[in-house]
Amino acid sequence: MPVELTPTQALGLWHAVSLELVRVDSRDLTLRQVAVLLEIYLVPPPHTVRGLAATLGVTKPVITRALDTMGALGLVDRVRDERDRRNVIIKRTVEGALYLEKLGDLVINQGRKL
Amino acid sequence: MPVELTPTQALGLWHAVSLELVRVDSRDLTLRQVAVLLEIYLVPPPHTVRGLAATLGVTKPVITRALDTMGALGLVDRVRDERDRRNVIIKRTVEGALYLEKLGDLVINQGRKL
DNA sequence: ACAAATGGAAACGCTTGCGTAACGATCGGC
DNA sequence: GCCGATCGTTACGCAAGCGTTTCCATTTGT
Repeated sequence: MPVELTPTQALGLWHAVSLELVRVDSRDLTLRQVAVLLEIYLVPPPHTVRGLAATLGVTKPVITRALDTMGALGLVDRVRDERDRRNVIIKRTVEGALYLEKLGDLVINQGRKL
Repeated sequence: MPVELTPTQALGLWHAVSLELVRVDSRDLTLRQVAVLLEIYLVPPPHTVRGLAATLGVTKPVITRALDTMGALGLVDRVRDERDRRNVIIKRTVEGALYLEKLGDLVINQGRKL
């Protein structure tokens, strides 16, 4: 079910949502952090540091740091994998789901205003 | 002409575009910088530091720094206002327009894939 | 003409993210 | 049972952004 956008609509949407995020959200997540968060919540688990790093095309410490920051904000959680204790499984949280729900609403509402 | 999106589409779109930006764009602009850039290119001029600061709800030095960074990247330009030499008028550049054109294409293409 | 107000930049110390390179813990092959 | 490979984290020095405050140039009001 594709979404057809004109160039003006596409940029207008990105503009409006970015603006609202800057104005409203004091958490001030980086683009990378947002990408990690969305990957975790929209793609079926399990998620590992290594997997996320490969998906985003970044190094592992970048993911570790993103998880540190977002973990402190309560947006994600980390659990050791008991089947292979080298792995860390990244878990979703209620607060993280709530954050993305708000982001979704923001995109939807700004889309309507175009 | 509104754009109607389901929650899944809205988040999926944001996810896909963020992911591509992280993977492709080495410039790594912050959310604030992107918001400034879009404001400059989508809203009719003239744009001033003070005006942008008010629109984004941030302090003036934040805008000055964003313009420093994006100016070094060639995405925007600054010119003193000759009618009131206290003001600085922010100008668009070819490179900046190109950057946003690519961003627009990215949003459009990811929208089609939903 | 001169004092107050305005616009933008610079200075300051601080926080946060970066890339690279190491490091401990754990697993797998032999 | 080891030795090499793998996973995530930590350490390090560095670059960039932050908020606050100060500063300079310019304009406005009287």
